[in-house]
Amino acid sequence: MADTAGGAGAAEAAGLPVTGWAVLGLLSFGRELSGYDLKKWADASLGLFYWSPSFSQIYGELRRLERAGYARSRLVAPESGSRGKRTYRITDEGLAAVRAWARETPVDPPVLKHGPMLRLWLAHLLDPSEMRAVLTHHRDHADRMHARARLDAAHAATEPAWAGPALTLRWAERYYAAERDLADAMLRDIEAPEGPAEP
Amino acid sequence: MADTAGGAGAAEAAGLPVTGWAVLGLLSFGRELSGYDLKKWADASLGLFYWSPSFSQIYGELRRLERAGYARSRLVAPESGSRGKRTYRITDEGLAAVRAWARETPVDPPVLKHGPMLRLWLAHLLDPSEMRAVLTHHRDHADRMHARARLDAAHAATEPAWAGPALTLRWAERYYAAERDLADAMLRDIEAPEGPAEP
DNA sequence: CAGCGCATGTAATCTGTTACATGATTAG
DNA sequence: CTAATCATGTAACAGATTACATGCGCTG
Repeated sequence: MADTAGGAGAAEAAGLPVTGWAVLGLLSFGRELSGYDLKKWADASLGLFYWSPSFSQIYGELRRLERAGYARSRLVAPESGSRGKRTYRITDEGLAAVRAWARETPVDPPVLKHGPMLRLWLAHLLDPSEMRAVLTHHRDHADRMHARARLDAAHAATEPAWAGPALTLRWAERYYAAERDLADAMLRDIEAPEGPAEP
Repeated sequence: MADTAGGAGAAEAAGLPVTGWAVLGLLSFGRELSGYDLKKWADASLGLFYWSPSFSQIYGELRRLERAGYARSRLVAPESGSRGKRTYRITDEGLAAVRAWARETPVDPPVLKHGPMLRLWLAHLLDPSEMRAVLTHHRDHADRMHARARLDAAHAATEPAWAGPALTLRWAERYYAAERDLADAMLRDIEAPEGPAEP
Protein backbone atom coordinates (compact mmCIF):
# COMPACT_ATOMS: atom_id res chain seq x y z
CA MET A 1 0.00 0.00 0.00
CA ALA A 2 0.96 3.66 0.02
CA ASP A 3 2.85 3.17 -3.20
CA THR A 4 -0.33 2.38 -5.09
CA ALA A 5 -2.35 5.18 -6.63
CA GLY A 6 -0.70 7.86 -8.67
CA GLY A 7 0.75 9.58 -5.61
CA ALA A 8 3.60 11.22 -7.46
CA GLY A 9 6.24 9.68 -5.21
CA ALA A 10 6.61 12.77 -3.05
CA ALA A 11 8.82 12.25 -0.02
CA GLU A 12 7.30 9.73 2.36
CA ALA A 13 9.83 11.21 4.74
CA ALA A 14 10.02 9.60 8.16
CA GLY A 15 11.98 6.58 9.15
CA LEU A 16 14.83 5.39 7.07
CA PRO A 17 17.01 2.69 8.59
CA VAL A 18 20.47 3.90 9.51
CA THR A 19 21.88 2.07 6.52
CA GLY A 20 19.70 4.19 4.31
CA TRP A 21 21.15 7.35 5.79
CA ALA A 22 24.63 5.96 5.35
CA VAL A 23 24.01 5.39 1.64
CA LEU A 24 22.48 8.83 1.29
CA GLY A 25 25.51 10.13 3.12
CA LEU A 26 27.74 8.59 0.49
CA LEU A 27 25.70 10.36 -2.16
CA SER A 28 25.84 13.62 -0.21
CA PHE A 29 29.40 14.13 -1.37
CA GLY A 30 27.84 15.03 -4.68
CA ARG A 31 28.97 12.36 -7.07
CA GLU A 32 26.67 10.39 -9.32
CA LEU A 33 27.22 6.73 -8.64
CA SER A 34 25.94 3.26 -9.41
CA GLY A 35 25.14 0.65 -6.79
CA TYR A 36 28.33 -1.12 -7.62
CA ASP A 37 30.47 1.97 -7.18
CA LEU A 38 28.74 2.74 -3.90
CA LYS A 39 29.50 -0.71 -2.60
CA LYS A 40 33.18 -0.40 -3.41
CA TRP A 41 33.40 3.03 -1.87
CA ALA A 42 31.53 1.90 1.21
CA ASP A 43 33.98 -0.97 1.66
CA ALA A 44 36.88 1.42 1.54
CA SER A 45 35.60 4.25 3.72
CA LEU A 46 32.56 3.30 5.79
CA GLY A 47 33.96 -0.17 6.37
CA LEU A 48 36.62 1.16 8.69
CA PHE A 49 34.25 2.36 11.39
CA TYR A 50 30.81 1.18 10.31
CA TRP A 51 30.02 -2.06 8.60
CA SER A 52 29.67 -2.12 4.86
CA PRO A 53 26.25 -3.24 3.60
CA SER A 54 26.01 -5.95 0.99
CA PHE A 55 25.26 -5.29 -2.66
CA SER A 56 21.68 -6.37 -2.35
CA GLN A 57 21.02 -4.09 0.52
CA ILE A 58 22.53 -1.13 -1.22
CA TYR A 59 20.32 -1.74 -4.25
CA GLY A 60 17.33 -1.99 -1.97
CA GLU A 61 18.15 1.20 -0.13
CA LEU A 62 18.69 3.05 -3.39
CA ARG A 63 15.24 2.05 -4.57
CA ARG A 64 13.79 3.24 -1.29
CA LEU A 65 15.69 6.53 -1.47
CA GLU A 66 14.36 7.20 -4.92
CA ARG A 67 10.80 6.40 -3.86
CA ALA A 68 11.21 8.86 -1.01
CA GLY A 69 12.41 11.53 -3.41
CA TYR A 70 15.86 11.72 -1.85
CA ALA A 71 17.69 10.51 -4.93
CA ARG A 72 17.08 10.38 -8.63
CA SER A 73 18.36 7.69 -10.94
CA ARG A 74 18.92 7.44 -14.65
CA LEU A 75 19.89 4.66 -16.95
CA VAL A 76 23.29 5.11 -18.48
CA ALA A 77 23.49 3.25 -21.75
CA PRO A 78 27.01 2.90 -23.07
CA GLU A 79 27.88 3.45 -26.73
CA SER A 80 27.89 -0.19 -27.74
CA GLY A 81 25.35 -2.72 -26.49
CA SER A 82 26.90 -2.95 -23.05
CA ARG A 83 24.84 -3.86 -20.03
CA GLY A 84 23.45 -0.45 -19.19
CA LYS A 85 23.63 0.56 -15.58
CA ARG A 86 21.62 2.79 -13.28
CA THR A 87 23.32 5.67 -11.56
CA TYR A 88 22.00 7.72 -8.65
CA ARG A 89 22.37 11.33 -7.68
CA ILE A 90 21.12 13.00 -4.52
CA THR A 91 18.29 15.55 -4.79
CA ASP A 92 17.94 18.81 -2.91
CA GLU A 93 15.33 17.18 -0.69
CA GLY A 94 17.74 14.34 -0.04
CA LEU A 95 20.50 16.69 0.96
CA ALA A 96 18.18 18.57 3.29
CA ALA A 97 16.95 15.30 4.77
CA VAL A 98 20.35 13.83 5.45
CA ARG A 99 21.54 17.10 6.92
CA ALA A 100 18.53 17.18 9.23
CA TRP A 101 19.17 13.58 10.18
CA ALA A 102 22.82 14.22 10.94
CA ARG A 103 21.97 17.23 13.07
CA GLU A 104 18.87 16.21 14.93
CA THR A 105 18.63 12.47 15.33
CA PRO A 106 20.09 11.15 18.56
CA VAL A 107 23.33 9.33 17.93
CA ASP A 108 23.13 5.68 18.80
CA PRO A 109 26.05 4.37 20.79
CA PRO A 110 28.78 2.26 19.19
CA VAL A 111 27.93 -1.40 18.75
CA LEU A 112 30.75 -3.86 19.09
CA LYS A 113 30.62 -7.55 18.26
CA HIS A 114 34.09 -8.70 19.07
CA GLY A 115 34.53 -12.27 17.87
CA PRO A 116 37.99 -12.80 19.34
CA MET A 117 36.92 -11.63 22.80
CA LEU A 118 33.91 -13.92 22.66
CA ARG A 119 36.32 -16.83 22.32
CA LEU A 120 38.68 -15.70 25.02
CA TRP A 121 35.76 -15.16 27.35
CA LEU A 122 35.38 -18.95 27.12
CA ALA A 123 38.95 -19.53 28.22
CA HIS A 124 37.87 -22.47 30.37
CA LEU A 125 37.14 -24.35 27.14
CA LEU A 126 40.50 -23.61 25.52
CA ASP A 127 44.09 -24.36 26.24
CA PRO A 128 46.76 -21.66 26.31
CA SER A 129 48.12 -22.30 22.83
CA GLU A 130 44.65 -21.84 21.33
CA MET A 131 44.20 -18.60 23.20
CA ARG A 132 47.51 -17.35 21.92
CA ALA A 133 46.54 -18.32 18.37
CA VAL A 134 43.30 -16.36 18.58
CA LEU A 135 45.14 -13.33 19.87
CA THR A 136 48.00 -13.29 17.41
CA HIS A 137 45.56 -13.72 14.56
CA HIS A 138 43.51 -10.82 15.86
CA ARG A 139 46.63 -8.75 16.36
CA ASP A 140 47.59 -9.25 12.73
CA HIS A 141 44.13 -8.33 11.56
CA ALA A 142 44.24 -5.10 13.55
CA ASP A 143 47.64 -4.37 12.09
CA ARG A 144 46.36 -4.79 8.55
CA MET A 145 43.41 -2.52 9.23
CA HIS A 146 45.75 0.01 10.74
CA ALA A 147 47.87 0.04 7.60
CA ARG A 148 44.78 0.48 5.43
CA ALA A 149 43.50 3.37 7.52
CA ARG A 150 46.92 4.97 7.48
CA LEU A 151 47.11 4.90 3.71
CA ASP A 152 43.57 6.14 3.21
CA ALA A 153 44.00 8.90 5.74
CA ALA A 154 47.10 10.13 3.98
CA HIS A 155 45.24 10.07 0.68
CA ALA A 156 42.17 11.86 2.01
CA ALA A 157 44.28 14.59 3.59
CA THR A 158 45.29 15.75 0.11
CA GLU A 159 41.70 16.34 -1.02
CA PRO A 160 40.27 19.53 0.43
CA ALA A 161 36.62 19.67 1.50
CA TRP A 162 36.97 16.12 2.74
CA ALA A 163 37.30 17.17 6.33
CA GLY A 164 34.87 14.56 7.60
CA PRO A 165 36.36 11.51 5.92
CA ALA A 166 39.86 12.69 6.77
CA LEU A 167 38.89 13.12 10.40
CA THR A 168 37.32 9.70 10.76
CA LEU A 169 40.13 8.01 8.87
CA ARG A 170 42.57 9.53 11.27
CA TRP A 171 40.43 8.22 14.09
CA ALA A 172 40.40 4.76 12.52
CA GLU A 173 44.16 4.83 12.22
CA ARG A 174 44.50 5.41 15.94
CA TYR A 175 41.70 2.99 16.75
CA TYR A 176 43.33 0.05 15.03
CA ALA A 177 46.70 0.90 16.52
CA ALA A 178 45.04 0.76 19.93
CA GLU A 179 43.35 -2.51 19.04
CA ARG A 180 46.70 -4.01 18.14
CA ASP A 181 48.26 -2.78 21.38
CA LEU A 182 45.37 -4.22 23.39
CA ALA A 183 45.97 -7.60 21.80
CA ASP A 184 49.64 -7.38 22.71
CA ALA A 185 48.76 -6.44 26.27
CA MET A 186 46.46 -9.41 26.58
CA LEU A 187 49.13 -11.72 25.23
CA ARG A 188 51.38 -10.46 28.02
CA ASP A 189 48.59 -11.03 30.54
CA ILE A 190 48.30 -14.64 29.43
CA GLU A 191 52.04 -15.20 29.54
CA ALA A 192 52.28 -13.66 33.00
CA PRO A 193 52.89 -16.24 35.78
CA GLU A 194 49.58 -15.65 37.50
CA GLY A 195 46.76 -13.19 38.09
CA PRO A 196 47.46 -9.87 36.34
CA ALA A 197 47.61 -8.10 39.71
CA GLU A 198 46.28 -4.59 39.58
CA PRO A 199 49.24 -2.18 39.65
CA MET B 1 10.18 -30.36 7.71
CA ALA B 2 12.80 -32.27 9.65
CA ASP B 3 11.08 -31.48 12.90
CA THR B 4 8.04 -33.52 11.93
CA ALA B 5 7.87 -37.22 12.71
CA GLY B 6 8.75 -38.50 16.14
CA GLY B 7 12.46 -38.01 15.58
CA ALA B 8 13.37 -38.04 19.25
CA GLY B 9 15.11 -34.68 19.10
CA ALA B 10 18.62 -36.11 18.96
CA ALA B 11 21.23 -33.45 18.27
CA GLU B 12 20.68 -31.92 14.87
CA ALA B 13 24.20 -30.66 15.38
CA ALA B 14 25.55 -28.37 12.69
CA GLY B 15 25.00 -24.68 12.37
CA LEU B 16 24.00 -22.64 15.33
CA PRO B 17 24.13 -18.87 14.91
CA VAL B 18 26.86 -17.25 16.93
CA THR B 19 24.28 -15.98 19.38
CA GLY B 20 23.34 -19.55 20.09
CA TRP B 21 26.92 -20.38 20.97
CA ALA B 22 27.11 -17.31 23.16
CA VAL B 23 24.07 -18.43 25.12
CA LEU B 24 25.45 -21.94 25.38
CA GLY B 25 28.68 -20.35 26.51
CA LEU B 26 26.84 -18.64 29.33
CA LEU B 27 25.43 -21.99 30.36
CA SER B 28 28.87 -23.61 30.08
CA PHE B 29 29.85 -22.03 33.37
CA GLY B 30 27.67 -24.69 34.92
CA ARG B 31 24.81 -22.83 36.50
CA GLU B 32 21.15 -23.60 35.95
CA LEU B 33 19.45 -20.46 34.75
CA SER B 34 16.22 -19.08 33.39
CA GLY B 35 15.91 -16.98 30.28
CA TYR B 36 15.48 -13.91 32.40
CA ASP B 37 18.61 -14.58 34.44
CA LEU B 38 20.57 -15.23 31.26
CA LYS B 39 19.49 -11.91 29.83
CA LYS B 40 20.60 -10.01 32.90
CA TRP B 41 23.90 -11.82 33.01
CA ALA B 42 24.47 -11.28 29.30
CA ASP B 43 23.87 -7.55 29.73
CA ALA B 44 26.48 -7.39 32.44
CA SER B 45 29.23 -9.55 30.94
CA LEU B 46 28.76 -10.20 27.24
CA GLY B 47 27.46 -6.72 26.70
CA LEU B 48 30.87 -5.20 27.24
CA PHE B 49 32.50 -6.75 24.18
CA TYR B 50 29.69 -8.47 22.32
CA TRP B 51 26.14 -7.23 21.99
CA SER B 52 23.54 -8.57 24.35
CA PRO B 53 20.65 -10.35 22.64
CA SER B 54 17.09 -9.40 23.47
CA PHE B 55 14.85 -11.47 25.69
CA SER B 56 12.94 -12.93 22.83
CA GLN B 57 16.03 -14.09 21.07
CA ILE B 58 17.40 -15.70 24.18
CA TYR B 59 14.16 -17.60 24.63
CA GLY B 60 14.31 -18.67 21.01
CA GLU B 61 17.89 -19.81 21.23
CA LEU B 62 17.16 -21.75 24.40
CA ARG B 63 14.37 -23.64 22.66
CA ARG B 64 16.73 -24.40 19.79
CA LEU B 65 19.49 -25.53 22.13
CA GLU B 66 17.13 -27.93 23.85
CA ARG B 67 15.91 -29.31 20.53
CA ALA B 68 19.53 -29.88 19.57
CA GLY B 69 20.15 -31.76 22.79
CA TYR B 70 22.64 -29.19 24.06
CA ALA B 71 20.57 -28.10 27.04
CA ARG B 72 17.82 -29.55 29.16
CA SER B 73 15.08 -27.55 30.80
CA ARG B 74 12.72 -28.15 33.64
CA LEU B 75 9.79 -26.27 35.05
CA VAL B 76 10.41 -24.89 38.47
CA ALA B 77 7.13 -24.47 40.29
CA PRO B 78 7.42 -22.32 43.38
CA GLU B 79 5.72 -23.24 46.70
CA SER B 80 2.69 -21.00 46.27
CA GLY B 81 0.88 -20.45 42.99
CA SER B 82 3.64 -18.31 41.53
CA ARG B 83 4.21 -18.10 37.80
CA GLY B 84 6.42 -21.14 37.38
CA LYS B 85 9.52 -20.56 35.34
CA ARG B 86 11.66 -22.71 33.08
CA THR B 87 15.33 -23.14 33.88
CA TYR B 88 18.02 -24.53 31.61
CA ARG B 89 21.13 -26.52 32.26
CA ILE B 90 23.80 -27.53 29.77
CA THR B 91 24.14 -31.22 28.83
CA ASP B 92 27.34 -33.16 28.28
CA GLU B 93 26.72 -33.01 24.55
CA GLY B 94 26.26 -29.27 24.84
CA LEU B 95 29.51 -28.84 26.68
CA ALA B 96 31.34 -30.93 24.11
CA ALA B 97 29.72 -28.98 21.27
CA VAL B 98 30.56 -25.54 22.61
CA ARG B 99 34.09 -26.64 23.38
CA ALA B 100 34.48 -27.94 19.82
CA TRP B 101 33.03 -24.69 18.48
CA ALA B 102 35.38 -22.57 20.57
CA ARG B 103 38.37 -24.58 19.45
CA GLU B 104 37.72 -25.30 15.82
CA THR B 105 35.47 -22.71 14.25
CA PRO B 106 37.31 -19.86 12.57
CA VAL B 107 37.00 -16.69 14.59
CA ASP B 108 35.14 -13.99 12.77
CA PRO B 109 36.72 -10.57 12.89
CA PRO B 110 35.37 -7.84 15.15
CA VAL B 111 32.37 -5.98 13.80
CA LEU B 112 32.10 -2.33 14.65
CA LYS B 113 29.10 -0.08 14.02
CA HIS B 114 30.27 3.23 15.38
CA GLY B 115 27.36 5.64 15.42
CA PRO B 116 29.35 8.69 16.48
CA MET B 117 31.93 8.22 13.74
CA LEU B 118 29.18 7.85 11.18
CA ARG B 119 28.04 11.35 12.11
CA LEU B 120 31.47 12.89 12.12
CA TRP B 121 32.19 11.33 8.77
CA LEU B 122 29.45 13.67 7.52
CA ALA B 123 31.22 16.71 8.92
CA HIS B 124 30.30 18.72 5.85
CA LEU B 125 26.69 18.61 7.02
CA LEU B 126 27.41 19.77 10.56
CA ASP B 127 28.80 22.82 12.19
CA PRO B 128 31.64 22.67 14.72
CA SER B 129 29.48 22.96 17.81
CA GLU B 130 27.43 19.94 16.72
CA MET B 131 30.57 17.95 16.13
CA ARG B 132 31.84 18.81 19.56
CA ALA B 133 28.50 17.79 21.08
CA VAL B 134 28.63 14.38 19.41
CA LEU B 135 32.16 13.84 20.63
CA THR B 136 31.70 14.91 24.22
CA HIS B 137 28.60 12.77 24.47
CA HIS B 138 30.52 9.82 23.10
CA ARG B 139 33.40 10.53 25.44
CA ASP B 140 31.06 10.39 28.42
CA HIS B 141 29.56 7.15 27.22
CA ALA B 142 32.99 5.58 26.91
CA ASP B 143 33.83 6.82 30.37
CA ARG B 144 30.76 5.20 31.86
CA MET B 145 31.51 1.91 30.14
CA HIS B 146 35.05 2.13 31.41
CA ALA B 147 33.82 2.52 34.97
CA ARG B 148 31.48 -0.45 34.57
CA ALA B 149 34.22 -2.67 33.19
CA ARG B 150 36.56 -1.58 35.93
CA LEU B 151 34.13 -2.55 38.64
CA ASP B 152 33.20 -5.86 37.05
CA ALA B 153 36.82 -6.73 36.41
CA ALA B 154 37.68 -6.14 40.05
CA HIS B 155 34.76 -8.29 41.08
CA ALA B 156 35.58 -11.14 38.69
CA ALA B 157 39.19 -11.19 39.80
CA THR B 158 38.08 -12.41 43.23
CA GLU B 159 36.33 -15.49 41.85
CA PRO B 160 38.75 -18.22 40.90
CA ALA B 161 38.10 -20.36 37.81
CA TRP B 162 36.77 -17.25 36.11
CA ALA B 163 39.93 -16.68 34.16
CA GLY B 164 38.12 -16.05 30.89
CA PRO B 165 35.64 -13.46 32.09
CA ALA B 166 38.32 -11.76 34.17
CA LEU B 167 40.61 -11.59 31.16
CA THR B 168 38.00 -10.11 28.84
CA LEU B 169 36.77 -7.68 31.46
CA ARG B 170 40.28 -6.44 31.88
CA TRP B 171 40.48 -6.05 28.13
CA ALA B 172 37.19 -4.13 28.13
CA GLU B 173 38.50 -1.82 30.81
CA ARG B 174 41.44 -0.90 28.64
CA TYR B 175 39.33 -0.75 25.51
CA TYR B 176 36.93 1.85 26.86
CA ALA B 177 39.77 3.87 28.30
CA ALA B 178 41.28 3.94 24.82
CA GLU B 179 37.93 4.86 23.32
CA ARG B 180 37.66 7.81 25.69
CA ASP B 181 41.19 8.93 24.84
CA LEU B 182 40.45 8.68 21.12
CA ALA B 183 37.44 10.95 21.60
CA ASP B 184 39.63 13.46 23.42
CA ALA B 185 42.22 13.30 20.67
CA MET B 186 39.59 13.98 18.06
CA LEU B 187 38.28 16.92 20.04
CA ARG B 188 41.78 18.35 19.97
CA ASP B 189 41.98 17.69 16.21
CA ILE B 190 38.82 19.71 15.70
CA GLU B 191 39.99 22.54 17.89
CA ALA B 192 43.35 22.68 16.12
CA PRO B 193 43.72 25.74 13.85
CA GLU B 194 43.96 23.74 10.65
CA GLY B 195 44.88 20.39 9.12
CA PRO B 196 46.08 17.96 11.79
CA ALA B 197 49.49 17.79 10.16
CA GLU B 198 51.11 14.37 10.36
CA PRO B 199 53.97 14.61 12.85
C1' DC C 1 34.43 -20.09 -29.12
C1' DA C 2 34.38 -21.77 -24.43
C1' DG C 3 34.91 -20.48 -19.96
C1' DC C 4 35.86 -17.30 -16.23
C1' DG C 5 35.12 -12.99 -13.90
C1' DC C 6 32.97 -8.58 -13.60
C1' DA C 7 28.84 -5.96 -13.10
C1' DT C 8 23.92 -5.53 -12.05
C1' DG C 9 20.30 -6.94 -10.10
C1' DT C 10 16.22 -10.18 -7.74
C1' DA C 11 14.41 -13.77 -4.64
C1' DA C 12 14.46 -16.69 -0.69
C1' DT C 13 15.96 -17.12 3.87
C1' DC C 14 17.38 -16.14 8.40
C1' DT C 15 18.72 -13.38 12.24
C1' DG C 16 17.24 -10.16 15.57
C1' DT C 17 13.91 -6.40 17.27
C1' DT C 18 9.63 -4.27 18.82
C1' DA C 19 5.16 -4.90 20.17
C1' DC C 20 2.04 -7.54 22.51
C1' DA C 21 -0.09 -10.96 26.05
C1' DT C 22 -0.26 -12.84 30.66
C1' DG C 23 0.08 -13.36 35.45
C1' DA C 24 2.14 -12.45 40.05
C1' DT C 25 3.99 -9.36 43.38
C1' DT C 26 4.49 -4.91 45.47
C1' DA C 27 3.38 0.08 46.42
C1' DG C 28 0.19 3.70 47.15
C1' DC D 1 -8.20 -2.39 45.62
C1' DT D 2 -6.03 -0.33 41.82
C1' DA D 3 -1.89 0.70 39.50
C1' DA D 4 2.84 -0.06 38.50
C1' DT D 5 6.47 -3.16 37.86
C1' DC D 6 8.69 -7.52 37.46
C1' DA D 7 9.00 -11.85 35.10
C1' DT D 8 8.06 -15.00 31.31
C1' DG D 9 6.95 -15.74 27.15
C1' DT D 10 4.78 -15.39 21.85
C1' DA D 11 3.93 -13.34 17.44
C1' DA D 12 4.57 -10.11 13.82
C1' DC D 13 7.81 -7.49 11.46
C1' DA D 14 11.98 -5.49 9.59
C1' DG D 15 16.82 -5.59 8.46
C1' DA D 16 20.49 -7.94 6.24
C1' DT D 17 22.77 -11.91 4.09
C1' DT D 18 23.39 -15.74 0.87
C1' DA D 19 22.14 -17.83 -3.15
C1' DC D 20 20.60 -17.35 -7.55
C1' DA D 21 19.84 -15.21 -12.47
C1' DT D 22 21.60 -12.62 -16.33
C1' DG D 23 24.60 -10.79 -19.75
C1' DC D 24 28.79 -8.54 -21.39
C1' DG D 25 33.85 -8.68 -22.10
C1' DC D 26 38.26 -10.69 -21.90
C1' DT D 27 41.66 -14.70 -22.06
C1' DG D 28 43.09 -18.88 -23.50
